[in-house]
Amino acid sequence: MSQAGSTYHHGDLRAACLRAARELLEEDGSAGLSLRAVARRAGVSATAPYRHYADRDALVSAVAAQGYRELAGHLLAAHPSPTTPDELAAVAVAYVRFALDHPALFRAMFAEPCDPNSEERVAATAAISAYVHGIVRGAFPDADADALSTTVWALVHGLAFLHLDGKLDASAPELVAAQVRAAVRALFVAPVAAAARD
Amino acid sequence: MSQAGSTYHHGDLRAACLRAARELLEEDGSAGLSLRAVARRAGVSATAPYRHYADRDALVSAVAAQGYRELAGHLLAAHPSPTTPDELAAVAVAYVRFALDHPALFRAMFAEPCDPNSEERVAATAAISAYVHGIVRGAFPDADADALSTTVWALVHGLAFLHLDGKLDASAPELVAAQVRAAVRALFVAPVAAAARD
DNA sequence: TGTACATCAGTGAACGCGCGTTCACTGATGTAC
DNA sequence: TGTACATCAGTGAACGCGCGTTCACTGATGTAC
Repeated sequence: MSQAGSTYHHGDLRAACLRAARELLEEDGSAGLSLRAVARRAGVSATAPYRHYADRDALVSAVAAQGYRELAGHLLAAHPSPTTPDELAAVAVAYVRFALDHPALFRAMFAEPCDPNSEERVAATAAISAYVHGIVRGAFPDADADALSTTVWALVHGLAFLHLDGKLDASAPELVAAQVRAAVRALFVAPVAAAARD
Repeated sequence: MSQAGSTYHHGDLRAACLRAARELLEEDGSAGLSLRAVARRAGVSATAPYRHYADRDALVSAVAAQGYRELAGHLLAAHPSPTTPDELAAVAVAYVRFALDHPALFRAMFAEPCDPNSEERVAATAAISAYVHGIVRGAFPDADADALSTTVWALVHGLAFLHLDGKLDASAPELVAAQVRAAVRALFVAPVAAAARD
């Protein structure tokens, strides 16, 4: 076997760095995410990570890409192919939940224009985007799926950030979930239409 | 008069620091916003800003607060008291426009939980929030204004960030505006309702 | 109006820090014969 | 099965950097008499 318990050859430093980066991100926010800190936490010299990542940006991109894949997993787990507004709301709740459970990671995923250098990151972003579009297209084949899915995504994304940034009360998970469900339903039922006609 | 053109006593270093911070933010992003850089740009020794700001955070908070006030001004300019969906959409477009015109400032305003230490910042945040709620309440007195305004805000905020982060095409202003208008209208007309009933 | 003095808003040297990155290196691994 | 050697994944010293912040200071301002 190639990965023994030896300390000199780490075995899988690439993965260990990723894990360390995730932990640092959740503990100290993005400010704490430095290559040196990652190396320290992985129990390795400051320069060892350079064997696996070209530079700091490469590490951050890898973390972000992993975040996208995890997010996609959570959405899928919430409902594999939602068709009703309620099912879609469940996926939306999972999205916001993910943001609140991993605030720094979520920020890292979306902060700063995704550098086009990282293929992995671009691919992961595109996957999420396609996934969201796919859901809406499947649920509402007659509607203008692209425009609609953008609207849904923006609504949910906005809810995620406003809760994350303390602009909306995120103290209780059930509170957040209710808020998200209400907002998504509003998009499909438009309870406002009546009032607007006054 | 107290503020002459003298170089030793700057005159209004507090405001000059704020201005310098804004410029640095727009040029280099939040990474470039350091107290030393601000001092340098204001043409003053590295420690002079400490006369006016307790520490770096205080400066950042002041910048964010100023951003909130400017944003409020832009929204008001777009329409002082929108009542129709179209008027509301115009305000939404102004919101997203502001984010795209001042990306780093907008990020600074919303990134990281607003520290409750800065009264100025808290007040500015509360003002925006109240303003949004007020608009919706005025426009739709019968609806559940709080819930609805949250939904509207989240939608617009999400659109702002997705454009900012390159997830949505922000290459042409008119494109963005159209997207925002469509999304806001969807919230009030619910073009999807029909499809959802299939 | 003129002077003494307190206050205020700057200066500049210095501190310690953690960072990203380079470099020449060395120990472990695995492969060819 | 045993050995020679290329490759690979680490080490650790060193670089230069900009940062936030402190400190004792000094020059300008404005006020009291």
